[in-house]
Amino acid sequence: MEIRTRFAPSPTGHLHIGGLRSALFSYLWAKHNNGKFFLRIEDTDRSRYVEGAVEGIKKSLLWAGISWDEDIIFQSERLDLYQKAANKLLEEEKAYRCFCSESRLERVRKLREQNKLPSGYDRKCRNLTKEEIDEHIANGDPYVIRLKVPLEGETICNDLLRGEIRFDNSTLEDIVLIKSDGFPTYHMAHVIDDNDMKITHVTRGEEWISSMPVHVILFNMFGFDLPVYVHLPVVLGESGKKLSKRDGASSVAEFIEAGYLPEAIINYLALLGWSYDDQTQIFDMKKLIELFDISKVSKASAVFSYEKLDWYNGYYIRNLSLEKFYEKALPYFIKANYVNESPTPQEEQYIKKILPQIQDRIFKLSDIISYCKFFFKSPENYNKEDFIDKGRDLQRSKEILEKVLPVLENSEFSEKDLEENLRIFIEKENLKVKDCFMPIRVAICGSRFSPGLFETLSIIGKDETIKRIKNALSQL
RNA sequence: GGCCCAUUCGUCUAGUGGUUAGGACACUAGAUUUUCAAUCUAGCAGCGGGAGUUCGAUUCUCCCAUGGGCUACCA
Repeated sequence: MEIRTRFAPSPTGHLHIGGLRSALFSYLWAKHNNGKFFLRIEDTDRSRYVEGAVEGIKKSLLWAGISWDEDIIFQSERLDLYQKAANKLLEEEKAYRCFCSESRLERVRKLREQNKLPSGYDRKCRNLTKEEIDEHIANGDPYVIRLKVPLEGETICNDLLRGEIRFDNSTLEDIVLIKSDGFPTYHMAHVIDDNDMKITHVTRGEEWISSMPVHVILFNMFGFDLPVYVHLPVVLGESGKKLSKRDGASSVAEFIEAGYLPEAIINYLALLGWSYDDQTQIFDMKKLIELFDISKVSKASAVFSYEKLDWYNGYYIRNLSLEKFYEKALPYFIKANYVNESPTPQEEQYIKKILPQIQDRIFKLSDIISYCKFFFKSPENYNKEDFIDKGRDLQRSKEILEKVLPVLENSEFSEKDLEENLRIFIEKENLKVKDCFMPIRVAICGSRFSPGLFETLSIIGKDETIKRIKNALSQL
């Protein structure tokens, strides 16, 4: 049997990183089995619809390397399908029209809450007479269609990860199938669509576990084969609540913007709630497809670790070829205004000299902006303390910088040449290496941290180096 | 309140009726070193609690605790 899975977001905003993980797991399971993966847009709540959300979701998925088979399905284009199915249930008396107003529903809810009864609808319309129904319809009263859930017995559900889950039917509700605007609710659309699309594995967030019994009841009423349900654990923030903006980036778009590589995100997400063995940490998409097993997904929700993601991202940045790194990094140089939209060949060469120096020092591409500043702009204000170390005060640093100037002026500024000259200087002056290099570093970079000194000086060049040291001297 | 789900180092996880409970991130120390990184080495750290089953439970059962979800004409 062909394995068919789907990702079914509602277009209410950006794709959440947890959503991407759900999509990934579904996608991997389908592809692992040479099956198909679909994208279905659950746009049945017109009030929450966000313009452009569908485009954003598509973009994020594609960026991550997740593509779908066949055309995207929009639920809003299939209303007749749901309506027909609902009418069938109506005819068979497995569902009923409910004419209760929203205000009455609210009153009922409040009352039941006060009396500490299980909340929910009181089933007022469940047993309306034919005459009453006809009268309401004749009056043009709006109505929803509700499911007549069995009042007794139990519904046994199965979740691939958790096994059997039993629900007492008396705790179930007559959920709404079709809203008064004619749109289906999630419950209805899920059953009709996943059956229609021949979905074999329904993957969704674990918040759906509680409504699984009514879904099972619906599948049975329609005589459809039950899919395998896989309720995926939630991605949490440090607080233990679902990951949100409060925790940091939470939408895929934000991660893209911050300069995370798709390889890192995919690798990290795959291992958030799933593992192949007790050793392997590095997986690319191909490997994941080969090895992924959905039955080994963890049951417990997982806390999202930005730190570990950063480690993965650093790892994948370090593994980039110069060409690839340049391609990915360029937008950040542009964004920081270090170069223009279309860099000259000279600028490209300059950036390509910088990149290897920062490659194992940054965690995300947006770090480029702050990390590379001194390659393009002379430090403006120095922090005098940066020139001071144990055994070397400001005055001493100044002396050393003054003395090293002629050495630099007579250097060719290749890395090799700089190193030779500076080492000779150190020996001649009987200096500690650090006491010579640190003041230069701070004068050039405006910071105590930088890439290798010779590499940095060589990239910046003689004129600029001299200029910056003189400028520093004038400020000290 | 009702119903449901979950629980191994700080975090993500592996694992078994008898293991020195394994790995990764983070952290600490060391090596390297011109700083910061990267890299390498070492170290720290865990089975939520209580009963029961058993010769023996982290592992099986029950109870509790804690965390989470649902309880909409939202998904």
